[in-house]
Amino acid sequence: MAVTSEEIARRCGVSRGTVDRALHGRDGVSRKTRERILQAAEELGYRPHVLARSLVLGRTSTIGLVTLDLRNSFISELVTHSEMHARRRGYFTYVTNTDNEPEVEVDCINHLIDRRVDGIIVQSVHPTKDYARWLTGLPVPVVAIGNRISPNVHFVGIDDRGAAYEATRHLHDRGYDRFVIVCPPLRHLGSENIDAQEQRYLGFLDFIHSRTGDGDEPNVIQTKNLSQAVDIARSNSPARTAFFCTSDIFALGVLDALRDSGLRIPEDVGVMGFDNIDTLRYVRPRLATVDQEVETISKAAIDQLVALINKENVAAQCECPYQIVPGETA
Amino acid sequence: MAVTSEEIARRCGVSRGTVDRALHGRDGVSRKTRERILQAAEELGYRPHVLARSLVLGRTSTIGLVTLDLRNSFISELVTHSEMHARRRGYFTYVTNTDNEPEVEVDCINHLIDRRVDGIIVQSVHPTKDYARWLTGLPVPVVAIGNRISPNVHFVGIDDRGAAYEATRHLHDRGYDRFVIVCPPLRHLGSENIDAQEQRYLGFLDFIHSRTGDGDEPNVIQTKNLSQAVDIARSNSPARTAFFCTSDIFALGVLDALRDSGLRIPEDVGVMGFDNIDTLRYVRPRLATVDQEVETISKAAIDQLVALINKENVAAQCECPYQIVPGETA
DNA sequence: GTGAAAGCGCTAACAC
DNA sequence: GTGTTAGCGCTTTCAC
Repeated sequence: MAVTSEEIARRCGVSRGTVDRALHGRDGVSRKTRERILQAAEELGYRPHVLARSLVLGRTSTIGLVTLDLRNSFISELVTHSEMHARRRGYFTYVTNTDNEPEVEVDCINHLIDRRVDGIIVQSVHPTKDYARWLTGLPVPVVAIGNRISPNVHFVGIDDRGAAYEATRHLHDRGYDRFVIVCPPLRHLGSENIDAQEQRYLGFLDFIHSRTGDGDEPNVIQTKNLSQAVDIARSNSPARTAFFCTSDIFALGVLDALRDSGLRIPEDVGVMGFDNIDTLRYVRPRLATVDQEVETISKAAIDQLVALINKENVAAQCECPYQIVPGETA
Repeated sequence: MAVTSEEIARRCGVSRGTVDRALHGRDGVSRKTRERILQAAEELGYRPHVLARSLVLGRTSTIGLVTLDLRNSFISELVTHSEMHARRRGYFTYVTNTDNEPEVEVDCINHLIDRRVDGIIVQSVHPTKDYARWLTGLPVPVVAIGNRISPNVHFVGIDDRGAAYEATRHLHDRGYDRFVIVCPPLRHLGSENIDAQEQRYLGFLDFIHSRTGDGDEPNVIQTKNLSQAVDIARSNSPARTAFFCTSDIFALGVLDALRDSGLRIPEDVGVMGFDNIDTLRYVRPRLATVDQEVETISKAAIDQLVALINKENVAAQCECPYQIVPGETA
């Protein structure tokens, strides 16, 4: 079995209390015994029993990370940076994966609470209002990233709406004269919290309306029907159509659909993504996109959560910078 | 504070022992009191204190996963499937990330041990012999994936050498007559355990030697110098050169280097990757590669680890199937 | 300076 | 059937 503080105490002929003081550098122990104890601990390869300590301290120095899908490279980058930064702040992270399932999300959070994490960062897909109440009722602080959950739940991310507005304007500046948005089914249609997606939709609309006046029906392609892109672009020819996609993944799908259409990119058709995922490095033509500073977001989320854990006051919402990244597709 | 079993006991006018029995469906409780207890637990929203339970049971029903780099999509798929399967087997997973740093790897494993995981799956980059001894000396079972560590450490993966042999043969069958391997610095040069990479190198060599006799110096491009690919291919023209890359990532780099070279793929130059990462879905021309059945590997690793945790006998090495995937590049 | 003792919340062995 | 008790390994308070 593993070495306990008890054993060190026995070996040094002192009590466990003294061992504890020595190990934690608290005073109330003579220089000599302290050194004897530290040496014994070293020799025996003592490692404190974290579970036992947590049981008495009521904290674990761990943070739970609830993600939608690690296979999305934007998310895995987020996780990687979060973990690195958490380590720096003295926290160990537990990463979990919900696979975009609201029930699994609740499951993961419960698991993390059961493991007594000190705080949770969640990328939520959970749609209901009650959910926000449940979250704020948890015994540990929660920070949402990506999707806003409610004004009461702390959030770190970007101004998705503003970014989408600027992205669409970028397309306009590039001389496209018809705009189509490619996005998943939105909240009123679906069962998931896809607030970020929705904000991007609204930002797109903002720009469209700023040009043509209110009330225009926007051109929308659902992500299930990417092949429509070709017909839509053709029907507009010789004018130029631009597709604003609310995620790089969708944009890659659109590029794929256009590939054998005979339509030229960016001459006939423009395409813009969102997120600037790592995969784009390997895709040609280079996709225009919106970069979220994943490192900044990760760091901000961890810092905010740690502050909450320490019961410091922090702003409820934290918006990080983003950047329009022109490419060969727009 | 959270509800304890003590509180349920008080509320039901019984002892904690009885509550425990009822909660765990063990007998020694009358039907009536059991129901009363379960109901109270339900009403109070009782959740057992996992840490306290683990402290006494000596197990946590958790598995630690030590990965090299979540941003590699092969790895994130591995993690995703492992987590799903572990959940099915009743285990919670802790995912950690070493960023390819041997010291961080040790750090992660120590953290997991401290958290009292019941077993560890590790994708190792640690090179030294002592390391295997350290691993096998840990208080919990360890299963290596991807890189073999030593014959004493359980392993799940594929026959990298055989797969590389077949991949090279595939290139040969496609009519290429000069073969170049693209790989990272190998063990004798480097400080990391990249056994899988090395096996692939050997498999490549096996094929080369089987054709031309022993002792030929193989053509090697280090992953730092991918741009050499163009010169090498040109110098061989009009004969046809094929690049066998020990990872899809490298292959994508080669494609990139070749892109503006004027060399035609696959007519003048062939390229083959390894791993069949998800990213390939979005890359054109479609990369020929070797598919590792990531789901099979994940499942096998979890099953093997769980078996070890339960002290069942299992084979030390488990080789999963792989498949040559022809593409537009070879 | 150091030791003794209580307690974190749970489980398990043994009484009754 | 049910209660009591000891103990997992640690921290902390209070004596001495």
